[in-house]
Amino acid sequence: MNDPVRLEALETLDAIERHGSFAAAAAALYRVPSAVSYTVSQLESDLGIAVFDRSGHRAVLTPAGRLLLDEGRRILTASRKLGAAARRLANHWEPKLRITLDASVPPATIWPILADFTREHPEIDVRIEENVLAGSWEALLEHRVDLAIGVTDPPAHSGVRRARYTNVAFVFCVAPSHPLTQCGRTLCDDDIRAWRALVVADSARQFARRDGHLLDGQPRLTVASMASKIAAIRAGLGVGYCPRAWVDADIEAGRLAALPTRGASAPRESYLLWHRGDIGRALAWFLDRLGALDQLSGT
Amino acid sequence: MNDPVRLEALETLDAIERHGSFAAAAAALYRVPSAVSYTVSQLESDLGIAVFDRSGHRAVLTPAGRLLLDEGRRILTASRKLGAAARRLANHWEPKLRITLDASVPPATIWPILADFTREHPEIDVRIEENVLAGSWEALLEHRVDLAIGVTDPPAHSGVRRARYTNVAFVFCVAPSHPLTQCGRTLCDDDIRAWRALVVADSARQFARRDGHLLDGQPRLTVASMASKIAAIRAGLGVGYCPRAWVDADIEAGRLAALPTRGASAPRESYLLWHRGDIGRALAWFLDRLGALDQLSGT
DNA sequence: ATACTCATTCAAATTAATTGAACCCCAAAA
DNA sequence: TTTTGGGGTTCAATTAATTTGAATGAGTAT
Repeated sequence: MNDPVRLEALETLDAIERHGSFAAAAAALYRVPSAVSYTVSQLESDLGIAVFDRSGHRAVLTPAGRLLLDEGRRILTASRKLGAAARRLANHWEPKLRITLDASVPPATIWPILADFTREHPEIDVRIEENVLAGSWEALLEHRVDLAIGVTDPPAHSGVRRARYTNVAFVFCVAPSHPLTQCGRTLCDDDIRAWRALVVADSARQFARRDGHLLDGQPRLTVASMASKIAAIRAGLGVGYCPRAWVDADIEAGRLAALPTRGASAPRESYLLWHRGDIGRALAWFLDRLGALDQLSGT
Repeated sequence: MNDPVRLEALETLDAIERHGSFAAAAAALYRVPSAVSYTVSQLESDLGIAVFDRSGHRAVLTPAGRLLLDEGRRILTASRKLGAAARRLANHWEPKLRITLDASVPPATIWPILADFTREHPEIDVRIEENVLAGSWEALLEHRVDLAIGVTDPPAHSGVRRARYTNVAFVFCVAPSHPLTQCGRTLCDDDIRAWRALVVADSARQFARRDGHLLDGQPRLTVASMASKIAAIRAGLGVGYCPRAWVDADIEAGRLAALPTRGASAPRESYLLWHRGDIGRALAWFLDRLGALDQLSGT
């Protein structure tokens, strides 16, 4: 392909448009007017086209010149940002950080942390995705994310480091108007089996999918996210175990009823997971705020 | 902001990665190895970071260097494309052409023309949108498109040029199973009024919306496109006038029935519309293929 | 050990950018 | 009409930047 347009020429074009004349642009660039003339006519001979129409008193951009200016400004800012991003990366600040939240983590719990981070580091892109069960683990192993938050029962893997995040208690939820609320005693499996179970689909693509709390022979309604599951239970479409942190407010407000069950499991530990090896400062920042670094120093 | 990364440096980085070593890159760039060394170390001192790790035998990219290379390649191709696009624009070839099809034009009618154009000019972006009634006119006046195809009854406007495109005949269509097919005589307004009229919503945002063939007091079903209208008539949801070119195949195949009506209007002329003033070659190409240029030379 | 490739350094040569003075053009002011 | 002044260009001279070539050291196959 042909030679790329020179950035010096694009900067000169930008200065001319911004300051209104070759002379003013020269002053702004700490150059002499003839230097600006030289740069522009060099651009024109490189491209073999007219960038300015000099027929009138003042030079005015041709349509092609306008295109060069408009698109050139994008290229200029990209080039400047690239330099800055490379400098930050050399200082171990990643240009972007990808995080997955397991379904056990209500997204709102990390919003304050996220707000702090974006305030301190507005130039670092943060991407949050939500995954279910093996989906988080798979996203990490396939390097689609740099940090997984709230994974329960992660397999051991030599390339993955972990730190305790929190305990996830599951409570059995039904709609307040549901017949089970009239039962009046601790529910056994047979009580529950009669009602449709809401389950969140495992978002793993490749790996063996894992099932959550499931009772055999129970009819299912599978949804894509914990938020949908809870909404469906509230609407009376079924019943199911939900992480306490997701449903506390709904139970408090009477929009959901929590019932005691015999099969309720003990709270499960959930983990932060990230790749062993060089840890960027953005990842370290999050690990610190999420309480992981304290554990590591002690281990 | 800081200085942009130099394109010469990005080209050198690209050549080094592509050919595997400083020496090979130098050969590919028709330079001497020390010149490559010079360019790289200048980039490093500009940014104040290490782009290559020289601890081993061969220089290897640092993470920051990899970022510069990957993003830099995008910038390089953008800069090359910009130069080429400016050259084409100077030769009156627009970088992109935006066309609106009025609902009276079956999109398939211009596919062969579009195929020819994209084959001849793969580098020119073509964007097709579809509009209804005043929507096409509005899109042209607001400079959201460069060419409007198939507009019926365009208002006079000094800034807009026009050429005859085709005649649009409207035929009254119903589903083959519809009771009106049993009528056996030319339908009058009263026959039609009893059935739901399918109408395509005018896509104009600002301008006064225009109604198509409408009989007062008739129940309506308004859809967003001519394709939806015909599908709905086929499904027996209602009745309505449709451009002949849209429904010929359906009538032939027995999926639609065309009935004679007393209120049927004469074929209406439809037009090509574009802005007066400089006409790019891409626009001229389409005007030529659509038969507009012959008319202009004669006028 | 030997030969070879890779990359760097530095002074010299070459090439490119910048300056300053002279000049023309046009528009507004005198 | 004649100034006046800003805008832009040209060109030779100067300055800055890039490129070269030769010398050097470091690592790797043979």
